[in-house]
Amino acid sequence: MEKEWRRSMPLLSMNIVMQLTGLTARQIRYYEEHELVQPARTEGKQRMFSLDDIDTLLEIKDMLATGVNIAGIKQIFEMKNNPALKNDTKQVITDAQLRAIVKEEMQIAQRHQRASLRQGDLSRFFR
Amino acid sequence: MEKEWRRSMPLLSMNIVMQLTGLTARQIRYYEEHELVQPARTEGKQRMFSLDDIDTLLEIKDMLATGVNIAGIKQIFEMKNNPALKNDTKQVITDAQLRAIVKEEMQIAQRHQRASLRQGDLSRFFR
DNA sequence: TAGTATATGTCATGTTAGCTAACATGTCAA
DNA sequence: TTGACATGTTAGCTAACATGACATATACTA
Repeated sequence: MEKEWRRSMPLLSMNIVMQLTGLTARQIRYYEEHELVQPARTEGKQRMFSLDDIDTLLEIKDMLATGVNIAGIKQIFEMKNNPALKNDTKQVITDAQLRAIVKEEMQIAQRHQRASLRQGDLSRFFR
Repeated sequence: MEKEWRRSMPLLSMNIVMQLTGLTARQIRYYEEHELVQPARTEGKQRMFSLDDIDTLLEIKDMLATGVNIAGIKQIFEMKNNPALKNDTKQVITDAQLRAIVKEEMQIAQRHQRASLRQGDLSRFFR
């Protein structure tokens, strides 16, 4: 689509980007250093930013203001690009272990809290 | 499913959870304070953890070790629960503005870099 | 009922992330 | 060729994050 490549075209100089984002050059370089943005470069090594870069920078600014740190932002960006990476809560406890734990705990429970368990009252565990 | 409610049943005391996760009580309470875990409570206000809670705690431990801070972890957890929240890069620059910027920049480019543009050589902008 | 475990709250602390300042050097449009 | 603008680098500041440590009170267990 036409709009797409427009947004990804590196047109903007540091100068302008600073104004558009309210960030200092040093900050922007810092974010690049930590691989949160990858602006293009001219032959003379000067950064040229796309509009997508601007959006990214504003997102960074936003999340930092929220209290998320660079490492967190990086993680989040990775998740956005690869939603599969949603690292579904690795189960550190196997089902076998689980059965054992449950069994054991239930026994302890029976030994100690016979009354309340007999009543079938587990509601106290929830709120 | 049977396994499911087993994993979400609050069976484990602080004591055990500390051993299972290698976290201190202080740490676990801190994470709860910041709403990263919500263990159940007994009538007497004592925390009772489910196996799901354990997984969560281990995830937290993991991400902290990676350098992600609490705020970041919170964000990430929210994204997992509501993938729609994937906050698709809000476009701060409208298409109208975009057209204007592109137009202007292109004019400047033509004025200044007539030669290279005539050659249709934009490759220097990419790496 | 005694004794251990947990709760909550407050004060204290080290570490370090994110940033600013400053420099010398290099780029680039006119 | 010149002056404004960018570059990478170094050094240092500051605020806050994540824990530790302690005190007191309440909850469980035997």
